[in-house]
Amino acid sequence: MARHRFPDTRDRIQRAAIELFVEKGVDAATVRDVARAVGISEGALYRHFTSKEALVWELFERHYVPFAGRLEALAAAEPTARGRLAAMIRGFCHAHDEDPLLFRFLLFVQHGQLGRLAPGSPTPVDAVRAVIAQGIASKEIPRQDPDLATAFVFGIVLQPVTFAAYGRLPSSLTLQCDRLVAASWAAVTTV
Amino acid sequence: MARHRFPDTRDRIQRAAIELFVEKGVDAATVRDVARAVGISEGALYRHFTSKEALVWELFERHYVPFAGRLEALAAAEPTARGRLAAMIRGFCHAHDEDPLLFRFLLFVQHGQLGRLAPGSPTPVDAVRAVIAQGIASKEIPRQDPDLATAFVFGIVLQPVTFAAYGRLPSSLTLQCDRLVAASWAAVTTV
Amino acid sequence: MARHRFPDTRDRIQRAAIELFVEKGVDAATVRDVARAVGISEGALYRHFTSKEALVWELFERHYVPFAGRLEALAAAEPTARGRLAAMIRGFCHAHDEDPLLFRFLLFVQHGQLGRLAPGSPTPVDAVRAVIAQGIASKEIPRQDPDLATAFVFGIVLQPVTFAAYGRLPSSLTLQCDRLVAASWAAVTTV
Amino acid sequence: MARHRFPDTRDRIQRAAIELFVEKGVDAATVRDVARAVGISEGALYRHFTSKEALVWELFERHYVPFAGRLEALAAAEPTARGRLAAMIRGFCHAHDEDPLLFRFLLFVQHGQLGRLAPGSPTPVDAVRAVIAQGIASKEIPRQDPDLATAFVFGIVLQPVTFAAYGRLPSSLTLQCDRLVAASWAAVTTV
DNA sequence: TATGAATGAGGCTTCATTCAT
DNA sequence: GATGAATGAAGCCTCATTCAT
Repeated sequence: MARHRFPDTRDRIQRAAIELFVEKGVDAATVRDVARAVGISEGALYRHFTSKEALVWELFERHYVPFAGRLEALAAAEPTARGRLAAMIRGFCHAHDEDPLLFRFLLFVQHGQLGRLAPGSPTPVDAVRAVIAQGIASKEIPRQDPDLATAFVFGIVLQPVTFAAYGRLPSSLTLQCDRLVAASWAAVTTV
Repeated sequence: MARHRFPDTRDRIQRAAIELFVEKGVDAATVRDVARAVGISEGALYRHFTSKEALVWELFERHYVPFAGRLEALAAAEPTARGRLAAMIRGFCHAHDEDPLLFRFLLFVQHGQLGRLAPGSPTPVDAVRAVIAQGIASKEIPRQDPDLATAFVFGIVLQPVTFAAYGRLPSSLTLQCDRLVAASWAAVTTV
Repeated sequence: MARHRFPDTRDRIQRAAIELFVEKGVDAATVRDVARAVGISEGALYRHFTSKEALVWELFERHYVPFAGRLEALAAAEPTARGRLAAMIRGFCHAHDEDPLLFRFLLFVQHGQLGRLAPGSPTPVDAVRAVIAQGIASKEIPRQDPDLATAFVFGIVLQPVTFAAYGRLPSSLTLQCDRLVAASWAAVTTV
Repeated sequence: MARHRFPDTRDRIQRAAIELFVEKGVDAATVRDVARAVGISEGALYRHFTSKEALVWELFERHYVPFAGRLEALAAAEPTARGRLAAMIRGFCHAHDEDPLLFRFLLFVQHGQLGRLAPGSPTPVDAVRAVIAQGIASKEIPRQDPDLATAFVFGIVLQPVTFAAYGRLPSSLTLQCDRLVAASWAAVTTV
């Protein structure tokens, strides 16, 4: 077997890992599964990642905080609370459609990783919550518990992803983005 | 979800299993963990359940379909689509508050079990979806993809549970039930 | 204390471990080696010891400090420094001949374990050193570095064990005990 | 034991290996450790040594027999048994102080290597034993088992090295050389 | 019956060694 | 010569499950 044909082994490991972690769960996906999917030996994997845990963590850390940053940037460009929320939801939709497996890994599979983020690291939840809290302060959104409102937005955006994973909905979020925005805004402003 | 006053070993196993499955995940919780939590030997556990998988399955099967039935019954007693939806959401909230761990086990941890239900078994998703489809048919709810609308309701109800699990929200759903109803209705009727 | 059905498995593991650790070294002796020598599976070993390291440690800890205590007791019964030293050396010889493998495990193989003893735990080295220091104080032994003198005694007692292990000397220390005493005393009093 | 040349890679590998073998043991020190300590790749190491075992062996073989020869030469220059023994012990002390790590590697870490020496190769043990046997023959030393006497000398010389490694004694043997000679002679002549 | 020792498969990881570049 | 990714065997350990007592 040719050995140096793929100089991007590290990336291929990460890609295979994402797929397997999403498909079977982090615990159930074994290092052997990943290695086999990549076409290398188990041992070879450890030249690229010091442990399975480190692989999970790097996968998470490498994408999660930047994603939060992207959401914040999208929001920052908008003048109104509704515009900001819409921009963020659009950000979610694009991120999902661009790489649904990665999206699901980051938003659903990452259980244990959240606690390992550096304290104060921005998260997508924080990003949305900040926009909502700001909207409440500016009276664009009625007074309410901003955490609950944030939960509504997340639920409205993420539950369709779950349904899509089960085949109950088509897998494009972007196509339904306007609807997600409208529903979120309605949920958040109806009190 | 009701329990006997003097739970026998079998029930105590199930209770301990729910707690551990929710806390650590089904894969990470070991048979030994469960046995220890119950205070029996590992071997003794196998007189009550033929396998760990069977334990998971029975836990799921014993509660999931009945819960769907209860939701349907709650809905059936209401004359309007909005009333039916509200009744179901109230059903969710009560189920959650009565036994949050069981609720989370059924709704979040049950990964592989869904596919094992007898085809045609009613599920909570089906129950909600039926009410929404009916509401669309009766024009109480605007025309739209009923699956997407169902996703909204589930997202609005379940995401606060997740937030509660992370300490972002108080753990009572019942207290916020009206708000969940209002948000759901708004999301579903705003198109 | 629970009654074990095979109360000797634990002991048989320890015995086999001592033999293998002495024969091949702790690193080179594998858990599989030990399990095979006992006639059980590798996994079974872990019901009795939580790890290989714990097995090594328990083996060491269970015998090392008590051995030091025994030496101290032997010394305490003697009125003169020479008598005390002789009694201790006799203690070494008996301990060796009673269980040469255990003796070699404790005195030669225990590398990493010494540092794990509770601070202040008496060791055979301390026991001998105390007797020598006392003898110096009472002028029964000439003034000198007590650590160096202790090294002499240990060298004179332990090196024959090493030679015996290589077949250069017969394996009974007891038979040569008087000679070891005489040589030690000569080494310690000649300055 | 010192090489007074600019060390080439091969020498640097050997030096690093000695340090690591003594510090962690031959088994626990990995090829990777050695390569990293030298600042070369693992693969490069195999240009200089065909295997880890060969590295250990060469390290041992290159120094052990010559050291024995040096001891013999030192002894040969002396007219009396006591002088010969003293010269050899001085030889030990100098060798130790010149390169304590190498000394410890040769005398303590070489476990399996002894058996691989060509049959009849002179060893330090043989050298000392020969002097003692000769001394017994010439009646300078009382009749006794020459192997046991050899063990005494080795014990008296080597045990302080072990104590030094544990910090119980200062690391210079030379400073205590006279004392080692006196103690050895006393041990060997007291019967 | 209940216990807990034992099993055997399999998980994660390390490591000496090889080989394409 | 050097590099470092890759290999494959082994090492330690866990776990669902079985079984003798």
